[in-house]
Amino acid sequence: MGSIDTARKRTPAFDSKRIHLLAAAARVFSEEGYDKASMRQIAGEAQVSLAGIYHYVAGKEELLYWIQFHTFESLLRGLEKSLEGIEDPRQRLGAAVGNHIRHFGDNMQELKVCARELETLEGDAYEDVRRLRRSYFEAVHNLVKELQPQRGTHLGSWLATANLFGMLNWFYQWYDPERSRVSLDDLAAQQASLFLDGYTSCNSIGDDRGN
Amino acid sequence: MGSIDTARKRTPAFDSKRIHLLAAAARVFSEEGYDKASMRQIAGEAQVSLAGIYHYVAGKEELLYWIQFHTFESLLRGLEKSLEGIEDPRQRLGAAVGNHIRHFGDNMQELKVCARELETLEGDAYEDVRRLRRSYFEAVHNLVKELQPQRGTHLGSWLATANLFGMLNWFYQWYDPERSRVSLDDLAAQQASLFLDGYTSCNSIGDDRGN
DNA sequence: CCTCCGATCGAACGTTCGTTCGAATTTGTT
DNA sequence: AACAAATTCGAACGAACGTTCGATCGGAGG
Repeated sequence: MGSIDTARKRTPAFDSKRIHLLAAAARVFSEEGYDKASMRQIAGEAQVSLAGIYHYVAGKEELLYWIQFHTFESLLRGLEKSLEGIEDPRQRLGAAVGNHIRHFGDNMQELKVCARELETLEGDAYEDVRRLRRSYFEAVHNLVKELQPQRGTHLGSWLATANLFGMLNWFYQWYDPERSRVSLDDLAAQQASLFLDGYTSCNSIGDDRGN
Repeated sequence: MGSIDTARKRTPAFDSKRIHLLAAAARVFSEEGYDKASMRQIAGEAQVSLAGIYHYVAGKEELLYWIQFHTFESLLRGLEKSLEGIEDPRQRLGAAVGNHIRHFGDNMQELKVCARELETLEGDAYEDVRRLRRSYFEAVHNLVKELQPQRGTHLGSWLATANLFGMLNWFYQWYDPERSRVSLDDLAAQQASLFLDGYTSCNSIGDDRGN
């Protein structure tokens, strides 16, 4: 179904080294951008020869494909888990934001690559990731709809969700884990509060600068 | 002062053709991304030979530099004009959002290039644009501070401003002028309302899908 | 008419890119 | 120990990149 062959060599050692390679590629992609990043840089980061990369993936595009595929799958799985047992619509949306920010903290480079290179892949690989991405968007969109089950219009909730993703996907542009004195949980709570109630009635945090 | 020579040839015809070239470059950059875009594509888009480009700019980096410089300067000038005569802090912030979105509508490719290629330039050219960008951010940040002159903390207003820019800078990812049945003014009003009062009490728009 | 100078371009340069290939090396199994 | 398969890598390929250079064009001033 997918555009890229997924079931080939299947020893645990092979998979493990491929994951290691994908992590190295994510670091280089997030630092340089996909187009500027070179396979030679990735080989250096992964401590493998240039030609050695092609034993684990078919090419540069497939590196990006797997990074994005795994990341969006993990976001979706985490979202479902985060919503378990929570009924209140406001808390459910807060859990979704918390899940996204937690993933960001654990896989910063991968999330950055997903946000920045949304339109980089082409053909079937693009459609594959796009399907996953749409599922994630729709899942969050449904949570937004639940906030105003009767009053809200479809367009209104759709626009609000798009802007929520704007906040989430722009995160990597200003968040610096080295400098921030605010925990990711607090930042997620602030973002959820800003989206739900606006800045005017938004709970603020301590007084240290984040950046 | 700037890193790039600005006062050279100065006939009106020369300046006009350079502006035409910069517009063509912005179209190609916004479509392909800076790194993937080639000088040959830009030459084709501008209807000039490849070598002809170098009569108007020193190289590829300078194309991006001028695009970003002019765009941020225009954003800043427009912001000052938009605030004239407006006293109410909420209306002032709404005017700032409106100014940004209006600029987006008038110079879609340039705004996209500014949002996407924020970390592309290097050295003095990067610092030049960064200064302008900081000025724009601080101007909006001050408007946000005015919303809660006594209660808000510096960090709280800074984080809110960063998230506001997330909404604004992510705009190009989902807004499609061909499909949208909502005017840019309405979208700007919705974004300002979302930031000020949150989704719960956010005024919604009509019922047509934007995308 | 001739001269000069900005404007324009075809052709080429050196570099870097993603990818390939065949040989060498390591690993796992009898 | 001996063989097969998996893994690794140096070297090279063709293509595309940004940039340069010298020649040509075209209009304004003497």
